Amino acid sequence: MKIGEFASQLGVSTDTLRYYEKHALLTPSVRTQAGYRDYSQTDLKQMMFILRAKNVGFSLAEIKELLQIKFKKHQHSCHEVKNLTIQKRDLVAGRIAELTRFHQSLSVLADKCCGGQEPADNCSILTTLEDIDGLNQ
Amino acid sequence: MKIGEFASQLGVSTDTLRYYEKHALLTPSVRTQAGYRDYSQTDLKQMMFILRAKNVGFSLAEIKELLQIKFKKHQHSCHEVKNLTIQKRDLVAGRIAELTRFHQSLSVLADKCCGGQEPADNCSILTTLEDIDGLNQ
DNA sequence: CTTGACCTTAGTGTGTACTCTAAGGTTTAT
DNA sequence: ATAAACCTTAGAGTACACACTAAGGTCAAG
Repeated sequence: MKIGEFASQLGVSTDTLRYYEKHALLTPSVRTQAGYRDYSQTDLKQMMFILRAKNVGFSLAEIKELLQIKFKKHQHSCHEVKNLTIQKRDLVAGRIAELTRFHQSLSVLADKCCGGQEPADNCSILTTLEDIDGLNQ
Repeated sequence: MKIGEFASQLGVSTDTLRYYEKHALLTPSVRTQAGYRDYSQTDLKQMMFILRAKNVGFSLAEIKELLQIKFKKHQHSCHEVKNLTIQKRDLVAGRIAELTRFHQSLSVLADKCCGGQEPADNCSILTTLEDIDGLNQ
């Protein structure tokens, strides 16, 4: 399968596929005589692995690690894989916590403000950001 | 106040201050004869506004908008300010939702895996990512 | 045999928020 | 007078995941 067909089957761009190849995530097994990339069913499976891993939040660097484990499963333990997963989950949890604080603060600000058409001279959002911190602590 | 002292009072780097100046977030009112930046109390207040806005999740671009409103409050309405705040809050909410899906999927994966020292040949995390999607839909 | 749709590479641009470097000028203390 | 500690600028580098461009080669249809 040439890169264009492969890309459209997977719903990604050809740029993305070349990018993944450059970053050693997916290198098609074969090239045609003309130098065209020729993707196989195995490549399709690997690309689907990559896309699923992306869907659960892994970065490309992390997916690369997962692939290296997948290629030599017997040289790696379940422990290692679970660790990667849990580390990522905790990192995501941290980011959620941060964003939740943002969301809370923004809600407080928004609720304070009337939102009317009058000039912003006394806007509570601006004055809260100007004055001593009433948002944190 | 020279940039070094100003920076350490605020807990930011001098690089950050020069970066903010370049991006029109804070331009110190005065330069000394030697060309050194000379920060005033007004600059301090503005920088604290910026840091508070950052603390509630606004990006530098959004803070720049807020500052422009703040400088000419009577030319802008509460509505405008509240809109910015609510837009940001909704954007944050969307990102939280996405990360929450990631967290959920990662938890499911982690819970499936024994995490033991045995080789990863049958690791449920890897097989789940390989096989037809059991995570979404 | 030519047109159009595909493919190739290498390299640059995007957005975010800085951080670091090089090469040099200024100030302060000793 | 000189060393240390500060300051200046312009520009490059970082991370992430691509998107886009230029300049050219290949292939199938009409």
